[in-house]
Amino acid sequence: MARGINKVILIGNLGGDPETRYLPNGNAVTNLTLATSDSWRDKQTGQMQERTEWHRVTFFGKIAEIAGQYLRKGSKIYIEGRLQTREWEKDGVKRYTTEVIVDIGGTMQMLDSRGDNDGASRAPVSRPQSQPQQQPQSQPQQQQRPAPSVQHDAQPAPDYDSFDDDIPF
Amino acid sequence: MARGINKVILIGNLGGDPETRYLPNGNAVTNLTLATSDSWRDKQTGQMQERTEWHRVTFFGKIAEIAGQYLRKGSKIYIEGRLQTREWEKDGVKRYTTEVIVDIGGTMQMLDSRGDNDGASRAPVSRPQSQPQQQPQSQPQQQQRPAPSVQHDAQPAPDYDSFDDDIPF
Amino acid sequence: MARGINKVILIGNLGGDPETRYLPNGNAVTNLTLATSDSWRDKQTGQMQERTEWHRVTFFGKIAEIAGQYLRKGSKIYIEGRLQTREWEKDGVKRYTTEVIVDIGGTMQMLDSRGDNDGASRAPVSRPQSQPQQQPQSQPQQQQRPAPSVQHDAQPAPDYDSFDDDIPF
Amino acid sequence: MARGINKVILIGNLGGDPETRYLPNGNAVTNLTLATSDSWRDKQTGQMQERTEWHRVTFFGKIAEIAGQYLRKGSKIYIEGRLQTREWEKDGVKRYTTEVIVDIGGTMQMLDSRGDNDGASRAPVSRPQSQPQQQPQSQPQQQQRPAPSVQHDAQPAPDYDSFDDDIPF
DNA sequence: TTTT
DNA sequence: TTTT
Repeated sequence: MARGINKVILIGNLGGDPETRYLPNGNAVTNLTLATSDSWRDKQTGQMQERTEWHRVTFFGKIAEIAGQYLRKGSKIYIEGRLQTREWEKDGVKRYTTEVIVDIGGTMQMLDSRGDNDGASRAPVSRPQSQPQQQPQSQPQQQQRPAPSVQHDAQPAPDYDSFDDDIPF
Repeated sequence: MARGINKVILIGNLGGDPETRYLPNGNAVTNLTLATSDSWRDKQTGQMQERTEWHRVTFFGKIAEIAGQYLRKGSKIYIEGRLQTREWEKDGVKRYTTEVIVDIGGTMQMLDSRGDNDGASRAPVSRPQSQPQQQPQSQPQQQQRPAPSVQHDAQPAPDYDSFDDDIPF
Repeated sequence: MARGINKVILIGNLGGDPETRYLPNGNAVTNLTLATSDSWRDKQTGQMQERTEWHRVTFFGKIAEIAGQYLRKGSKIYIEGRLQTREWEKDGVKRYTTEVIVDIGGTMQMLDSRGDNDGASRAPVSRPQSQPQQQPQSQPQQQQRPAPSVQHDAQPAPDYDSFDDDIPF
Repeated sequence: MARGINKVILIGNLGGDPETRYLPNGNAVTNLTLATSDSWRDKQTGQMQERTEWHRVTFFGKIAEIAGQYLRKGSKIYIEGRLQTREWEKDGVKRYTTEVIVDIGGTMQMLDSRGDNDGASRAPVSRPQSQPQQQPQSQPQQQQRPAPSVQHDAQPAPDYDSFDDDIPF
């Protein structure tokens, strides 16, 4: 249940490869930065101006695994998520970081045509404990075809804090 | 022109009265904080949980004047804006603040029924320079009825019918 | 999985009481019409113009039950759904009706303050078969407090056609 | 001014080339159909199901010209518009057609990578009256580079920094 | 700091 | 009628 609406819709390109980690409970968390840019003609100088906005995006759960596996630096994606501001401390000073959370209830969709970004998905990051650590990197990829879209749902707040012993991004 | 989409949609309540200031060029800027909250039943304990998210919202231009004049602490509003992160420095340390910008291209709409929040709009903050500072507070308000909605862009209804002598599609 | 995005966001008022029916499988379907209106000043005449748009909204599943129970004529709601066009036939002529579908993956939120619309939820429409038809109207309502918001999720296409032996709306 | 919100967001592919016409007042109108599709696994049969939804989209004004010139059958686009239902009559029978209107206040953005769809924009449809009819089709195209994005509203970056001599919030 |  |  929600009192209010908190919705973010972005289309942009990844500033770098996504980074996937796993929570103690086995759930995946994927971080990436997304660029959206505006350009306009300056009224005074007549020059074209451009401003790029960088967004910190965090995926949770199944969608985090897919994001980590199929997205690469430069990938263009559509996401639908919600704003969340975390408080953290450094040198005794409180700081705040605002992220776009994409979990159950959010959406991600790849917008690159036919397997761009060299067409290859990456080997999934092995989960701690639940998978043997000598897992071969060269294992055959079971997913040959791109999985460009994920829509999942719901509410349960992901157990994020317990994971966040270091500062993401 | 935009490369990418950067859109935020919020429905929430103001945490305090909005604050309006004026730029040197006479344009208004209004700041406020907006609360959106989620509640859900914890799977483990069965207890209801609630989390409130606070959003910093900045209005520019005409919509900033309206926000400053008609909104109050507790007002429920719908806004549509874009994410923007500012960098600032304190004690030689860089910090970042993410805000939701509502300007031309954005939208604000009051959702309180019929002039709630004691029904009174507030006297507009006088602009520096451009208005005499002895402006009487008791001047008759020209806006008696709530102006619950502002949409910086669109409205003019296209003259579609006059064109439609045959059925498109 | 989706190829593409199909999203509708509306805030408006109900044109009449919602109508709830039950599918053979027991799932609820609630229909209502929602008005959104625009007004603008005509450039030529200087007169204010207004245009009201009426939207046909169909809820499925749990959210349909809540909509049927808590919404009334005049209720102001926020909905998030998707566009869907149905084909039907009358007198041998094909016709099309476009609706906004709100099911798993969509959202509804009541925007009336504190139990407006006389504050009373209505007795739920009895389900065919699954509940005795002499169900008393005066049964104690188990939901005393308004449930103004529902957010649910997912994909499975509702079995709509099998129900649609007459034309809704 | 709007009482209510009426917003549609679509990402899909054009089912055919767009068709542009000009109103008597010289304004462009462009029609196209856009496909969005969903697929899911049927719970009962385990088979993959797919449903394609076709949307009628109408652009007005400057954005209509750009849509007519740069889009082609198969183009993938993002649009933001509003729902509008028109009434029309055929053989004495009233019918209704629901369209997504994209005009001032709406947005269109091409999502194909770098000038796909054979990379060529089409010669603009000549306007009636306002342009000489012997206008050569073979005139050199002034737009060589794709214009993938149009946003009818927003851009001018507010002069925020010059104001920000103290830290808001 | 809001709201129900 | 699109796309993967």
